[in-house]
Order: sequence, then structure tokens, then C-alpha cells
Amino acid sequence: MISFTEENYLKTIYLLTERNGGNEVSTNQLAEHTQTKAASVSDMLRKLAEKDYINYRKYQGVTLTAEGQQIALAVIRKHRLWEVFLVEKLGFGWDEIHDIAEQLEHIDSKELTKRLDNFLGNPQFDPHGDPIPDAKGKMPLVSYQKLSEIPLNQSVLMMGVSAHSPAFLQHLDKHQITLGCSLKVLEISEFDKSYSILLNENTAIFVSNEVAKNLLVK
Amino acid sequence: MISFTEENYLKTIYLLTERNGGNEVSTNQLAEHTQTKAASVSDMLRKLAEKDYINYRKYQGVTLTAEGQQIALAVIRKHRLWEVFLVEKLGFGWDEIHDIAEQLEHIDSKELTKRLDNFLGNPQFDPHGDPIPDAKGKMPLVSYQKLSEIPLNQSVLMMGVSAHSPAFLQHLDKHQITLGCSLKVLEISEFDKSYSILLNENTAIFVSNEVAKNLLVK
DNA sequence: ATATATTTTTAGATTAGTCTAAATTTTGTT
DNA sequence: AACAAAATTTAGACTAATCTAAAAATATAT
Repeated sequence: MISFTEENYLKTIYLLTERNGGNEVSTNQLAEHTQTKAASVSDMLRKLAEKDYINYRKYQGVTLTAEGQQIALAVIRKHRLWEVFLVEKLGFGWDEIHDIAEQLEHIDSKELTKRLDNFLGNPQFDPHGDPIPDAKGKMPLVSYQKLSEIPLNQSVLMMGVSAHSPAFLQHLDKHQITLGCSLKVLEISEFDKSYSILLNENTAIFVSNEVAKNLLVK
Repeated sequence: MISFTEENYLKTIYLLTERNGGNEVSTNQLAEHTQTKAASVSDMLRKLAEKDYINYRKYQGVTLTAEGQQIALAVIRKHRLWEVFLVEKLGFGWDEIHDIAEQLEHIDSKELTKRLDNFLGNPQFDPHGDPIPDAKGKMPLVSYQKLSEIPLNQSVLMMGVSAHSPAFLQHLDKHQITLGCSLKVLEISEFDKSYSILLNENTAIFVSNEVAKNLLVK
């Protein structure tokens, strides 16, 4: 049996490995993201390595084993499916769902996950545009670019976000930047690198560089 | 902050107090229903009493304080709402939902509970006919009788069950005894007290005394 | 290349919830 | 009323997950 806490570590290792471009995740990085101290992380890593969920050489960081990855992906699958439920069925905003999904992701029932998936119409992406792994742990392929990497005057579609804080998401709401909208960078200010953007081919808006870096488009 | 475990104790104390007709719940009774040992229950009771969730005099059993009851009812409310969700929205059978609802009942979000309640159409009863307390902890009034207490040849409606085991519920399924069906006791066998029943005014069925005692009707 | 800074691990405690075994209290029976 | 049986509590120990402080390993910078 795997605990709540262990599931959280494995999920976090998965997400941070991804963010590290496949490289080992460090103890400190984990401590930061699990809201604990490095010493606690060390203890847990020893334990997860014993159970063969992670590849761990002292001082060298960790990666997931195949088994650890399966567990991580199952948790991420549940998290993202529940996020779809919260937004599509219960009408929550995309900025309100993270903490609730953090709890729901640990509900243990294969049958429930399967039925929930069907009930939601087998979605491929969650409300932030993140891909939802299938029941076997296979992730839909995605290759998005940051808006900040797109040339001027090229129309693109808004496909996801790389930051998930409520403040950032509410900021996007305020500018009516939503998943699926079209964006065209008209100009980048020399002064502060802020962006002048044409939204949905009809509305000019201004956003900071920070925003542009966290919008994923295709 | 209240833990999962504490919530489970409070919920169990509520349900057993109810079953005891309002009388104190004993340590052994709790040990049985929480799948632990009496010694562990004693420890927990000391702790819950310190937090003023229960009225506890050593060796004399416990009842809930107003605060403890509010917590218990909130957990029961969530449990029963999620059961409705599982049956009505995901198509689970009433015999499959208990273990999943045991997990979901601990999800902590007032807003989620409120939205779930609305999504489900503010149901008053769960799939077993048990009443769902409202957001303030108020239970719908119910006064059902056991089928075994109903005179012969009187038509009644099936409103709930007082046993919840999957085996019992599946047994009812097999006999097509469902919530809302009509029942009329035609005869009680002198030999084994088993029941001859007219189901939905058109089908004669036979059930054991054990079944009749666990059907709640009006 | 060596000293310093940073990161990571170990050692030793702490808390929540559980256990067994032993002690205590209550209940029931003669 | 006294004693045996049953129920309950206490004592002491264990595990999971965490912490702080100190030690050890690695990385960085002159």
C-alpha cells in the first residue's frame, strides 16, 4: 500500500523531472515543492528507493523507476480529470480548482477513475491545457511554444499556461485570455519588454513580459 | 485542524448514538466499528474530549457535543451527497459506493460541497434512502418502519434499508426490490418466519425474515 | 588547488495513531 | 455483599512523517 505522502512525492518528482528536461531532481527542489525540509526529503527518498519507486544515489538527485512513474502518472491523471469535473460540471473557475484536485487525486478506485473519465467525455486536456495521461499512463503528445518565442504578427492559438497560480489565472481572466483564443503579437516594447497583442483578431490588449512567457500557444 | 481519523470517530459516534436511540456509545462498540482495539479508542476519546468534540466520563461511554455533532453531520452530508453522485451521475450500483464515499467524505471544501449539492439537484436522500443533512446540519425528518412490523396485506412503499452490506444490497437487486417499489406482506411462514410478499402489486416473491427486518417502509 | 559556500545526509526528537499486556473499574450473579 | 466476568483504561512500545542541529559531501571561486 502506498501512502498519500508517498504519492505526493512521486507526483512531484515526475513534474519536476519534466521541468528539468528529464534530468535528476534535487533534494532541495523537492523540499521546496513539498513544503518540507531537505532532511525530511532525504528520509523519504531513502524509503522510496527501498520500495523501488525511484533511482537514487546519495547527493546525486533522483529519477522515477518505471513503477514510480506509473504511480505518478495515475495520480496526475486523477488530478487532471477531477479538474475537468470541477470546471465543466460544477462551474468552478480555473483559478479555484487546484487545492481541491490536490485532495481528490488521492481517491483510490480504478473503477471511479474510469467512470469519471467516461462521464467527462474522455478529455485529453485539463482546464489549464495540461495533457491528461490515459489509463495506461500514456500522455497525449503536445508541443507548444511560449508566446514570447513567436514572431511578430503571427496568429497563434492559446493552448495552455506554464504558471498555475490563482493570481496569474485571474489576471488572464481579467484580460479575457482564455484557452483557445487567438493571439497575435503586434509589438514588444523596448522600454519594458511588455507585449501589445491582438486578441481574437479584434481587440488590442497589453500584457507584461511575464505573462507572455507563461502563455503556451501553437 | 481536524484529521481524517478524528472525523471518522465523530461520524461513527454520531451513527452509533443514533442506533442506540440517543444513548452513550461504548468504547467496545466504537472499537468494533472503527476496526481498531479498545485501547486505541480510549486514547482517541481522551483526545476528542480535550478538544471538546465529545462528552466523555471514563467508563461511561460518549456522546457528541454540539460542535462534535456539527462536524459529524458535515462528514455524513458529504458522504451521502457523493453517494448520490456515484449512483446518479456515474451509474454505480448502490452496493458499490460505500468504500469510495468513505474516502470522498473527507474532501475539505465548503464550496465544493455546495456546488455538488446543487449539481445533484439538492437531494434529500442518498441511494440507500438515508436522509442527507443540509448545509447547516439539519436532517430531513423520517419515520419509517421495518417491513417486519407492518400488518399483513397492507401496501407500503420501500423507502430505505437498515443494513448496507454489498451482499444484502445485491440480494435485494436479485429480487428486484428497489427504493420506491411497493410491497405487501401476504404471509409469514410459521416454519422459518420467512415472508411471502407481493412486489409492485404484481409479482409474488419470497424473502427471509432477515431481509424483512432490514427493509424500511412507509 | 584550496578554502568557502552550498547542498545533502545523518542523528536524535516529536507527534498522531496504533498495538499488546497489565491494571482498574463496572457489571452481573449468586 | 462478594466475587467472577466483562469492559475500559493505562503503560509502554512501534511506525510514518516530520523537525532541528550537526556532520559530510559536493560545488564554487579565487
